[in-house]
Amino acid sequence: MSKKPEWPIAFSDAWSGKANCKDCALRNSVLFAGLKESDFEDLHQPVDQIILNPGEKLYGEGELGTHMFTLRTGSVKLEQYLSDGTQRIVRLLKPMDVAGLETLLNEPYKHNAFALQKTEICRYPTSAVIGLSKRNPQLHFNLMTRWQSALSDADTWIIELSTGSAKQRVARLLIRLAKDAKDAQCSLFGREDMGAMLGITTETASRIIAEFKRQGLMKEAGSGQFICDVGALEQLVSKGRS
Amino acid sequence: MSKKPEWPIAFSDAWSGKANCKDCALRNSVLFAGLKESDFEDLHQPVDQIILNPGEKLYGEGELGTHMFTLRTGSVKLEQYLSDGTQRIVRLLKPMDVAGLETLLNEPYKHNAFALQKTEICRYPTSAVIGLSKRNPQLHFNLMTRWQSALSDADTWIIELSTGSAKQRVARLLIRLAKDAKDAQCSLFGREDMGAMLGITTETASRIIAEFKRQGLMKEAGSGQFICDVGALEQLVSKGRS
DNA sequence: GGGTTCGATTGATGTAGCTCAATGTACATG
DNA sequence: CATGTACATTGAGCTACATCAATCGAACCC
Repeated sequence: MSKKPEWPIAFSDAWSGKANCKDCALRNSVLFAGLKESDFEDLHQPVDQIILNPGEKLYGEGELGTHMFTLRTGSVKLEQYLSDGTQRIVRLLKPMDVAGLETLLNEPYKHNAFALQKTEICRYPTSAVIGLSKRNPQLHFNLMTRWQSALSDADTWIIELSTGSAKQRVARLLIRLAKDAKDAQCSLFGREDMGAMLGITTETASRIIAEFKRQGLMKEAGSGQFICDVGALEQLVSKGRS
Repeated sequence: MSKKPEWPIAFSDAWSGKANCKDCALRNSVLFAGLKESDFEDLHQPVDQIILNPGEKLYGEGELGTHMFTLRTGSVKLEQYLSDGTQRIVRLLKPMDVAGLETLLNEPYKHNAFALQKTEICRYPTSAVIGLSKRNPQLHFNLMTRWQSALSDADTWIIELSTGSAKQRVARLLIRLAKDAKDAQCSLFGREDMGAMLGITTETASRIIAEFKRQGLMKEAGSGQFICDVGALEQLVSKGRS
């Protein structure tokens, strides 16, 4: 995937003094790609690293936030509530994704953000990004790219995870997860979260997953990991119209 | 809604030579808000006005576009296809909304865009916007605002129009339409489009609309216009949990 | 060990919404 | 006027999914 074998200049070891920052996701992140080391002088001072355990909250809907986030590992769900109390997960953040773009506009966070797994996150002040962007047209472009990417994810969520039969939706979710991971190996969510992602009940989610397992479309691979038969799942998805 | 009683300096009559441009939606548009008349010298030369009739295409998914659009009147649907041929409408553009932001990133259009009604649209080259933005930080901010707004619309689409029973979804769609229009008077779509928006079949959409009419939740107001009882509809929506 | 808790699974039943199909209605065309 | 076309409406039957509820399993604690 990585077309560039090496990065010209990136975060130095000075970066917040942590050794693992050499491998920090930010380094490859679209958000800060193409910036020079000197550009970071404003930024790398106030960067924190956060580690969230499954179920812990990153931020809440309506909070006036002053920080943006980039995921290094793990995953985070963004959920929104409806006036009648029902909720729905509207997006899933994976490593490299950015959260909190809305703070650039001085708007409160639009979602409740919770970690689904053990998740490492870099946190940096929005003001620093704004400052950086004043002198770096490149960062403007990168920001727009992130926004477009979020928008594209949202569209995908609508057509893939909110359309068709429950079985198709579950299959599309598994395909999506398997394709992100290597070896088609992915870790699953609780059935409740799965239901909230797909707009179905937890029972239906459970039944379908159980059925997939029986049919051999997915196999347990220890410690909550699963290996999915992407080919068979794709066939199942398209079987909606046949 | 409009806090500003008058606009300091805006598009002059010179604007593309068309009289009605004095009332052009662009003038109030968030995209170009706060820019000075002189800022437009790059822009107002190449602006076109397009008028689309219902069903006519604005642009197609995958096309490499060089233009962006702002709706002045009418409405436009953005639809996307799934690999198995099923399609879904993922957003609805109303006056003031901007389409084609993706061209700023040199990406092809992400949707098929069709007019749903008679629709007036201003079209301007993406290159002009990029040029303008080089000298106007304000425009950067405005662009981000438009992106955030699209994202927010997408989220709303997921939770309001892709969640809950078919009846709730139709009701939420009507509420949304009625709230945008004055007097809660709005024009309806074909049942097929309605189904594609809500992820339900045309028959179900038809049955529910017919039922709403019988129950007096909406009344015909001539020439395809309807008046909706927003209060009753909202009650119906929240009755999901009672 | 026995008990508790939390989530996954499974069962039984009702129903909402899909499917297939017919009919009705408005508008254009000869 | 008759005819065609496109779309809305309505019906009948069937399936998928929600709902309510029980059971099961693993992790944890005393």
